[in-house]
Formats: sequence, C-alpha cells, structure tokens
Amino acid sequence: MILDKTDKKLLKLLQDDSKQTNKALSIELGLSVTAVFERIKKLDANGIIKKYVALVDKKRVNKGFVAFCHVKLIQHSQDFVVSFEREVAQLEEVLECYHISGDYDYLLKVLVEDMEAFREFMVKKLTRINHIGSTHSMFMINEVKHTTAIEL
Amino acid sequence: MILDKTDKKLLKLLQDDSKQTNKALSIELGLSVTAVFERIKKLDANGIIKKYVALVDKKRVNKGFVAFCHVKLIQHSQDFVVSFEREVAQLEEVLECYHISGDYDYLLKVLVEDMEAFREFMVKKLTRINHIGSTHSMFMINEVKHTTAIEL
DNA sequence: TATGAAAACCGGGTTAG
DNA sequence: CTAACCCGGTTTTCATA
Repeated sequence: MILDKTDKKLLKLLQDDSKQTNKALSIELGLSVTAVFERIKKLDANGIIKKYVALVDKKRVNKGFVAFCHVKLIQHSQDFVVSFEREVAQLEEVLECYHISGDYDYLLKVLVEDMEAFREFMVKKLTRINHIGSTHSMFMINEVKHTTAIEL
Repeated sequence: MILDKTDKKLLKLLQDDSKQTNKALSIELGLSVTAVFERIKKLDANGIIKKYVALVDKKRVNKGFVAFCHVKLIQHSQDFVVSFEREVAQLEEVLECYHISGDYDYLLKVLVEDMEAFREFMVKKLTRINHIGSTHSMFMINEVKHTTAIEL
C-alpha cells in the first residue's frame, strides 16, 4: 500500500491521539468524515496501524526504574537461541528484547519499581534462564525522549 | 491514587486495545457500563493513562532498520548536557533517548529505512550535534519482544 | 435510563487509469 | 470501463449525564 501525503498526516495525528473523532480529523485534513473513515479502515486492514493502545505513565504505577540489560549467550545453537527468546519474552518486567549485533547478543529493556526489585529480577528471573553467559546492565538516569510515533 | 484489582485489569485491557467499547470492557470485568466509564475517567484525570495512540507497524512504513546508539559527551557541564538533549530530542529518527549510567552517557533508539539511511543520519544529523565525544552503534537483527504494556 | 453524538453503512457522483 | 475516491444522508451504536 502506498501512502499519500494525506495518509501520512492522518497517521501522524492518530499516532499522537487515537481518540480524536473522525470529525475532528476531517477538519484537520480538509476531508469529509466518510473519507477519513475509509482511509483509517484501509490503514487498519493493511496492517499499517497495528493496534490502538492506552499508554500508562510508568512513574505513576511504580515502575519508574528502567534498566537496559545486555545479555550474551554461552552458545548460539538454534536450540539455545530459541529457548532463551521464548523464556525472556514471558518475563513481565521485560518490555522489549532485541537480538542485536555487537559484543552482546541481546538488549533488554526492563521496568521495575526500584533497584531492589531489579536485583530480585536478575537473581530470580533473568539469570535463571539457561544458556546465559554474561550480562551487563545500565540504568536509566533520565528519560530525555520517548515516543511511539514514527515520522513518515 | 490507589489502584485496586479491577483498575489493574482494566488498564491491562486498555493497554492491549484502547478501542474496545465500554460495554465489552464491562462484560470482561463484570461491571456496569457506567462503572467502567467512571473508572476510565478517573484513570485519565489522574494521569495514570497518559494518552491513547495508534501504533504503526515500522516494517510496513519502511522504517524496519533499528539501531541503538551509545553516545558519550566530551564534557558534562550543564550547558553541554542541556543543549545535547534539546537537539537530540528534535531528531525525528530518534524515538527514544535515555541518559544512562555506565561507560556511555546516552542510549538512543533510532529508526530509519536501511543502513544507507542510518549512515546519512549519523553523518548529517547525530554527529553534527556539538559536544559529542564518541558513539557506538548496534543494529537490531531481530525484534524478540516489543510491548508498550506495563504489567501491574 | 435517556439523549445527543459519533461510528458505520449505503447509494450515487466524480475523476483517473 | 473499471476502480478508487469522495460526498451526503440514514441507521445503529456508543459515550455520557
């Protein structure tokens, strides 16, 4: 699917606030309500828009402590990789996990309440997973920018 | 604000799909539509829910190339830090930027189309910012997990 | 429960390939 | 001639007091 200028503008608006009414969007875009409705339907159907979600303020729910964990596996056989990935994906503290290039194999973004909880997480959950060689953690001091909106 | 079990369940549902009708939510939670409405209103008003957004599939919009850049500043005087943070926050390719502990000062998550675009970004944008000492980039090979939902 | 508003759907008209 | 797009009106559904 090819996105024209209007689609991109529409996506920008929806990535910023998905609760706007089609009417408000139609005014912003200079289109009819129906046209907006159809464009959104198409963006949904084509999977351009994956889902609509509420974003929760992590500080207000006591998950203000963010850690980034680099993880290296002992071995890189298919089995090890698959089972590590399956297990790590199930950990509720892990919001993101990427297989990356470089010295370490994985980069994890971990959300917990505080350092104490992080220690618990490391000891009782992450390092309990087999095949982990070494880990290296960094802690968030300040969040400079955090958006879910992709510029188009 | 204290969240009870029902609030947490409600937040879980809304973090997964914010387009559900209050009726659907009320059935799921075993409440009346009005009760659900009031709880959501309260969560909104208290800033527990920050915003409602559409999530766009990065691969479908040609932003499937993800890089993580570590950045070290030359100096750490107030001025340098403030101006670096202000400038980096304005870069559209940078979705996330964290001031972190460890060998490097910052961790950036960068979304671009491909390696070529990443090169452009580094040369023309990131390293054009003053006060940058060194950088170290890692590239995403695979996204194992990526959720915006905080477990409560 | 009631009501005002918005979403969802439909038929028709317009333009571009 | 077909397909994609856009519009206005109608029905249904939802948010909200």
